[in-house]
Amino acid sequence: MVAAPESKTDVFAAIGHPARRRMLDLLIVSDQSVTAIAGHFEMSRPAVSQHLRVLLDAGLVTEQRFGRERRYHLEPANLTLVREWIRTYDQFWDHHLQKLQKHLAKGKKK
Amino acid sequence: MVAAPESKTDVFAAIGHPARRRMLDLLIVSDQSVTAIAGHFEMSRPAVSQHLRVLLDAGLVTEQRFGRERRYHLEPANLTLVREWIRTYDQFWDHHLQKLQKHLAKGKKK
DNA sequence: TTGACAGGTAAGCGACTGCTTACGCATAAT
DNA sequence: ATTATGCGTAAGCAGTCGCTTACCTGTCAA
Repeated sequence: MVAAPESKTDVFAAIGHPARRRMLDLLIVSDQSVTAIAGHFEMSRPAVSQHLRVLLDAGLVTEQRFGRERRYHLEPANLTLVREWIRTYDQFWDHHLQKLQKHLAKGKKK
Repeated sequence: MVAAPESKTDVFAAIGHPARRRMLDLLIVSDQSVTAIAGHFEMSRPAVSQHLRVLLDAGLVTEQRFGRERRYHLEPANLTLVREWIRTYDQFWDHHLQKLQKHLAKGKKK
């Protein structure tokens, strides 16, 4: 598998903070500079920087320098880990529904 | 806003801890008592209890009493929040792939 | 050059996490 | 009625998180 070497931080932990999720959401629309991102939040710009660092360490974003700006870019590939983990539960859910259905089909018993 | 009333804790934060994810994974197989779950971990049983509490507050598990036991049961419905959040990124990913494909198609002479 | 702007990093601090041990309270077994 | 078992809760504590302010470097503009 693709054991991403850039994942110094747990992806699950990275998306555990609502502010970081919102940052990712912002980056869906377009790449954005730090100050642009910070414009959407109440917290200070350094705080935003620190959150972006976490996302960077988790491999969820990349940064690219443009002059004195740094554009942050969404890198959703590493979300695959989460996707796959969730998928396990889809199967459980389906299985559960199947059992329920069988149970209902059978049952007039009480 | 739309949040289920049993969600006192952020589901994303709840699955942010690896131990809690492993607990959910265990519960896929079957409902289990606290001591049974604790058997799979190095930490103390109260620590496990506390993790289970977080999962309970997030609505990811339910508990059912059997005599002096408490069986914890997986409740994957609340994972839907995560699933849906992730799905947004699937679309972004698809879009990204489409662009990549076009790009590759152009350079296909070789 | 001087200044303004973009943004990372350090230091400090209160709040929260995650763990432990000690305890309490049911329920089951004897 | 004791004793043992299952498990939650309280208290305490070290470590981490999330935020702030202060500072620093690097780039653009005049």
